[in-house]
Amino acid sequence: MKKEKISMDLKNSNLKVTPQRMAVLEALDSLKNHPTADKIKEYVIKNHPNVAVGTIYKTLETFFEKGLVKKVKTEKDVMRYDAILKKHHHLYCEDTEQIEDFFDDKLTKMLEEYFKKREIPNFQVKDLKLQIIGTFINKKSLNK
Amino acid sequence: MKKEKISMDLKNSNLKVTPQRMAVLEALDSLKNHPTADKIKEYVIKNHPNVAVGTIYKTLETFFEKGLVKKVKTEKDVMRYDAILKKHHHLYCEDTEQIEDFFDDKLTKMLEEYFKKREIPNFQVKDLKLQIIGTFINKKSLNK
DNA sequence: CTATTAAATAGGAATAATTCCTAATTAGGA
DNA sequence: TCCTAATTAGGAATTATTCCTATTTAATAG
Ligand SMILES: [Mn+2]
Ligand SMILES: [Mn+2]
Ligand SMILES: [Zn+2]
Ligand SMILES: [Zn+2]
Repeated sequence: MKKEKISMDLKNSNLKVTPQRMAVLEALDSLKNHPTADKIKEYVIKNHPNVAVGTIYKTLETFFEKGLVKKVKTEKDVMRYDAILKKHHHLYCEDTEQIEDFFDDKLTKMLEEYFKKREIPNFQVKDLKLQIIGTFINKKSLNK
Repeated sequence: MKKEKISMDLKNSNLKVTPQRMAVLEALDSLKNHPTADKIKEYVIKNHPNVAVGTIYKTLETFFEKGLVKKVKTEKDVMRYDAILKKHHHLYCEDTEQIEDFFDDKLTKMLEEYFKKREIPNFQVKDLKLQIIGTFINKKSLNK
């Protein structure tokens, strides 16, 4: 069962296991597409109607510090979170808010190799993420 | 003189040439490091003390629509702008807010080639930007 | 030049996202 | 079971941004 794993994640990060934190982790686990705090709040409140909004924000920030979630860089005034810790890149839709995961080990490796050789003066590279910007072509909307 | 070029930029975009717009373009031109709207406001107000804040935001959004500025993706709740239209990537400092430009045509070309071959189902790639995440090593702070 | 008018702006209120504050609760160890 | 530091609820406050509308203005035509 999943709850065991979740509470392990918390213990491993030296965080007390609380219902609020479990609820946020559950939300992160089931919400796809890089949810906002607001989406996470909605999900959490379905099962735990009296979790405070501030708690959700604080929890997300705590998780971020511990590396249990990542923040997804966007050009919008609203934060989005990513529970997928495996290295990956992102497809950004120019027309909608949609952000999709893009896994490509070959690409990741290519980039890493490139920066192994190519030193950047005064900068130590720790991570490389590609923003793949464009538009989704959902077959249906192709009939203009 | 520079003003000529700036007002040309505006005319070419079918935008009326106003002092406010000139001022924002001047600010963008001289502020480095991907300024926030707030930094731009400060700069503008030095020379034109009664430009309204809303005007600056609206102007920036207009410029964005016309492609005169770009928005820089960050994981902060504050927008940052980029007046450099030439294709480039960004160095993000993990510890500070610093974002530096990274020009590397070889890298850019490598990425473009890669995605020329590698089709992504249901997605049309229009732009590729690399987030190079790490820390700046300013020689001075190396003496711990 | 002057008149016309659609577009742009000032100034301030409103909204949205996030953070802060503090008294009450609670998880986890002794 | 008790203790205590950590966490939370609830709401106020803050920050960044957007919206509103009366007034001003840039551009164009006469
Ligand atoms: Mn905000
Ligand atoms: Mn905001
Ligand atoms: Zn992702
Ligand atoms: Zn840049």
